[in-house]
Amino acid sequence: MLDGLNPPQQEAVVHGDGPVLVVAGAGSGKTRVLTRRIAYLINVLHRPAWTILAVTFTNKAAGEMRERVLSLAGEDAKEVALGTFHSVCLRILRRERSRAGRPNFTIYDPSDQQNVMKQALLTAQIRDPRMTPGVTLSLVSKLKNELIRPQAYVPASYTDELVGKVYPVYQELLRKNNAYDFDDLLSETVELFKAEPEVLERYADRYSHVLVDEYQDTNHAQYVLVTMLASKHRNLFVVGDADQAIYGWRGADIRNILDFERQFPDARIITLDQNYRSTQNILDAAHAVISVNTKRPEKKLWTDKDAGPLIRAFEARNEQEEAQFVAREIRRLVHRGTAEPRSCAVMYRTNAQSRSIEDAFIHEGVPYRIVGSTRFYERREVKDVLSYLRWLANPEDGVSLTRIINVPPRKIGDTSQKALNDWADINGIGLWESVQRASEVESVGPAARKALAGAAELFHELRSYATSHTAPETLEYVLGRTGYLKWLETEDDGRTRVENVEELMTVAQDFQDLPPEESLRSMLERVALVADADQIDESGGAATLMTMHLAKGLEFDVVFLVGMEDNVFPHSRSIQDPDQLEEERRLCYVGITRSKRVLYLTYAMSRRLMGRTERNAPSRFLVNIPEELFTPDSNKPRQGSNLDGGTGWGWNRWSSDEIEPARAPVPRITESTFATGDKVYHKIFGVGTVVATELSGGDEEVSVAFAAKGQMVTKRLSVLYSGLEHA
DNA sequence: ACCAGGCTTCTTTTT
DNA sequence: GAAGCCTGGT
Repeated sequence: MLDGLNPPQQEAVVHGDGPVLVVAGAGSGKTRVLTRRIAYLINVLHRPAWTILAVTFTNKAAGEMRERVLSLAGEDAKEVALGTFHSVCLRILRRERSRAGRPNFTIYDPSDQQNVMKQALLTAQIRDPRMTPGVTLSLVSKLKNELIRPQAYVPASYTDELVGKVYPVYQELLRKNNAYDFDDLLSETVELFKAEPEVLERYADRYSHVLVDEYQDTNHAQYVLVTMLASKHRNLFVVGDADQAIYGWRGADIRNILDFERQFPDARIITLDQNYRSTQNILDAAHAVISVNTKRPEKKLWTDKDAGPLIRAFEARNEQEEAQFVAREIRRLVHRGTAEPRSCAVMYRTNAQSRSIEDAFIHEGVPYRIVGSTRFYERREVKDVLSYLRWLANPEDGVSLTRIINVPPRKIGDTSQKALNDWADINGIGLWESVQRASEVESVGPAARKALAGAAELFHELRSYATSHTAPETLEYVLGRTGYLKWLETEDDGRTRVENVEELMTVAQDFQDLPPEESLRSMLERVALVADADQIDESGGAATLMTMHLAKGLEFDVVFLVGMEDNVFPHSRSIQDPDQLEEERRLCYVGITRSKRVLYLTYAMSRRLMGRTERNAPSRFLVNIPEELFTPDSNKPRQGSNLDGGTGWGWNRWSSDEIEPARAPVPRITESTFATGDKVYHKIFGVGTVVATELSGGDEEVSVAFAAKGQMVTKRLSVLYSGLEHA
């Protein structure tokens, strides 16, 4: 039962009743402890699986945990309530609202929230340029995470006062649309428990054990929620690492983990400090960075692994050279048999940095995949179609209705829409009702009235179809009956857009076996709660490109941390505030500890940022790592050299022709192997057409037109490196 | 009603 | 350097 676990891990797994905090450093086997503990609760302590609740932050983590628990504890474990905070709350809200006969509501994503907030700012007559919808939303979000309700909010500054004015308006708009935003899923669940203690009682009674992963990233609402759910049996088992708290900007409160002992005086604290992932050199580097932080309980990871290879720092002239270095280095490692592309990861601070990396990987023919940034569910056509479905599930959802009322174009212009909205407000009715009664609205012209009557009829028809059909059937019907698909084909990038819609159909098909009244709702729930991190997929032969935030919880043989420059990482917006700087430092710690063995830290002397070319000093984090951990050929800036903003950082720069020139014996190309008009195949871009080709320096540069990312894109590819083939 | 073109504003990080 | 917003023309 306890085989393969070290003593503190065993202690955590077999702990009896009462609160437990497992302080689990990076790579110390926390998922292992969590899954083994769940199996132990089921198999040894004979707790029924359905009385166990385990909460994670991503669906992917939940899925993996489910899989591992199933293999440890068998079929019974299916009954374990296991999910993200948001999905657990959604389940509770849906169930409780069904009891009250109002099962349907929409979950608004950030772009929907943006629309609602714009309207709220207008209604509240706030025209302060500081209060952009985005800024206001994040302030409101903070309040919700703190469980501060609009009426209980006490403004303490001018900005606060403005927030105090919009917050209730925003909230009222959500209510009118019968919608929740992400934060509401948490805060409304807590609110429900407060308002109806007997409901809480049911859940608290049911869950004999509550386990929480990544506890350092919980916010106040999550803390209260978890405490409530565990209030009856007091078996709260949380796992986390304060050094990996990187979501403070999203409302996570690191004090939840730091103060756990104080909040639960009888808590057992178990520390896992043996690292099973990384070499000693990596751990030393990570420790050198993190130990600068003041607000942390001192702890140090250890390993019985060897020192491992030294860390390589690389200074590039600009971001292109940096990216090229990374791509070539991976190619070199692969060529030498040291690593496979799939065991390599490139991590950056901001998504914008992926671009130059991507370009270089394409040029050098290194297979890659980017996680995040390209969000399927944020594409226009996907949002359009989802808006139809969301509106069908919830006719009060005016945001979705607004989105589709004139898509495809039905000659219902902005003026008419505004008139309908105003009329709805004046009469205290919803947008859908005012659409149906458009003929009563004086300010809507005759042509628009006719168009609206047509739309209303169409939408009625969709509605009656949807009530008796499943999600895929409804989707199909909507696409045909509205003419959306046909219209989409005529739009720019029609082909790829249609493909995206078809992709959505594949998602819908997962729900075809559910009864009609559940099918669509379930699909929309799934769609609402997918996150970038869920898309990470270790299979396949490609290197992974992602932000350091998304990398938390993952591990790779080879890790490149790129953009190691002050103002890039740490980010310029965090550099002044000590607390935010500490969070950046933790992020760096997370990045470093993703590596099992090989670590590269790269920085560029100059880099284009937001259109301008900037020169930044090497990152202070880089400077914190002791010299002796770097390879002799590293471009390592001298200790402390960049902290006072002085000139001359004293790095021992290589001249650019000393950059690793990929010495693998490569055949030279002396005559053209491709001709204009050839159909070619590229493993990333697929099939394309050659538009030009040119020989240069023993290589052939082929320009190929691909249909990529929704448009025809011409890429210059190296025949030598890109693996381009005749199709 | 719709389009094109020029303007601004961004960019952290995301369930 | 892109996407979104506004403006003014058709």
